[in-house]
Amino acid sequence: MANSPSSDSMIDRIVRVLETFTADRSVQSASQIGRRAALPSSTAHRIVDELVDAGLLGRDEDRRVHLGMRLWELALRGSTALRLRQAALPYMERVQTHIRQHTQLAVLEQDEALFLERLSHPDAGANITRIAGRLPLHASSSGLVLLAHAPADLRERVLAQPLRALAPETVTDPGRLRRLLAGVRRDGVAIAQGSIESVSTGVAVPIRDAGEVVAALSVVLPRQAPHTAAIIALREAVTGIEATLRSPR
Amino acid sequence: MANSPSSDSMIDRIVRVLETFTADRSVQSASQIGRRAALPSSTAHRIVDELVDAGLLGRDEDRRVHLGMRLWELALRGSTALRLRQAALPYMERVQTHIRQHTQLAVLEQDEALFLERLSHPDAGANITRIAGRLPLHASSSGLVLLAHAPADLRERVLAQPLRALAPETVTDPGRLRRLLAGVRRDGVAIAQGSIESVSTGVAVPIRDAGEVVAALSVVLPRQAPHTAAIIALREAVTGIEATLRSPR
DNA sequence: TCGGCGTCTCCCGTTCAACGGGAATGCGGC
DNA sequence: GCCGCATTCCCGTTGAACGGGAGACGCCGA
Repeated sequence: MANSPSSDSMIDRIVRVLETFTADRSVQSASQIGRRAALPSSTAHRIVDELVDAGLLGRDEDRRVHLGMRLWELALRGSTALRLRQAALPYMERVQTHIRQHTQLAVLEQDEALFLERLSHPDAGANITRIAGRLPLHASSSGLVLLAHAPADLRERVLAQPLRALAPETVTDPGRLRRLLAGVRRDGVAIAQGSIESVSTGVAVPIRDAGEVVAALSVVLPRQAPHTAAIIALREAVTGIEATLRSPR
Repeated sequence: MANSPSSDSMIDRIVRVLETFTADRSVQSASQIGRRAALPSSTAHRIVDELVDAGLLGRDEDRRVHLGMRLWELALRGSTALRLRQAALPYMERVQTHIRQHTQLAVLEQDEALFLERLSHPDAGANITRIAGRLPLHASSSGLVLLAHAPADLRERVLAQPLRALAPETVTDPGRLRRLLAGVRRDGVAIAQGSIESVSTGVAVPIRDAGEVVAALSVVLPRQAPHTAAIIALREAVTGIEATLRSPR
């Protein structure tokens, strides 16, 4: 789990420190951070102190450390992620009222699908996806949409790597995937049955900005549920989102 | 506008670079960043390059620079801001359906109100608040709630500073504010008429986690609209949010 | 065609702040 | 008391950050 300190600029170290924070490890001691980020103890304490002084990290009364609001603020204001999310949110809510399941917004980031937003209906079941979480491109409907419209070199690079199966039915054969992706481009929709969990199906469509596919909008349905209503709701939402992206605000 | 390079660690410089990105300046050249962050040109280019390599910044085809998805990801996963927002979002949506205006979630950050979330009904008018935006504590209903329940030393520090008036009716007299804040603590609600814009009124209530006030939930109404429905809707939402925060997930 | 402007890259000698090993202190818990 | 862990302090070393400056490149208007 410990990162090998392959390179070592100040910035790499800061990133390694930030990477030690996850949903289940949101509060840690400076020493823990140091161990997980592969930093010598005294160095880790110094860097953590500096980050706390800058407001990027916060400190509890018991000296334990957590991500700071200021980091959140700096990362969001002026980010394209926020712009996209703001455009999408109202339409995602509308999807949510029709399809009472999970609705998600994902973008391509470092050869994976990064989830920007998730709305979950109270009645819907569990769902792996988390905001700021990732999934492999080949194993989620959102990922398939993003991969299908990605530059060819990226697509080939991903397909050349060994593809992990998240569930028994995950498609990991490059040839079959290539045919799947062609279908996604043709139909404008990706349907992934049991790719992540056997019991559920993902349905995803692309969102375009100035012609380019910039994100994927998806819903997760129970395995046996029909797809047509979902596809219609997603297409309608995309129309609205794309109109919002085009207009100044 | 240019920041004085008061201190100058690597981290300060990075923060200064990130600070140059705002909603209206989301894409800039490396030279622009350097000027705005008060960095020598060659230094600015080097730092920007490093940040791009680390994925914290992204680069367009035309070499202009924007905030990276990876920064967004690192800032959010494991952040308490996300946890709070996730707990609040469904209840904010419910408020939104009753009070068809703006609904906002804010926290205290560095003696200002930092807005974590905003939902806006299509029919509602313009609104200053932006996600990842700030407002002074004394001049918004959310700010008054946060200030009223803040530690006494912070409250006194804020009241001792010269208080800016955002609108003609903004209350800037420390004595009057102190009395206002006592009323907020007593009533459990803050009402700010024309503090930001003459035409609107803010109504805000506190959100508690383990007894501590951690955030404020607010709506912005047209000046003449009645407050009672808003207060009821906000109180109901807070109940739900606090229950969510208490339960594991 | 030319000149000017802004951006970016490259080079290189200087320097000083980051670095981290190690020892010491403090703090529970068994 | 004793151990394990987190944190703090000290200090001599060193190499990487620093930034001034020169020059290349591209764009635009004259």
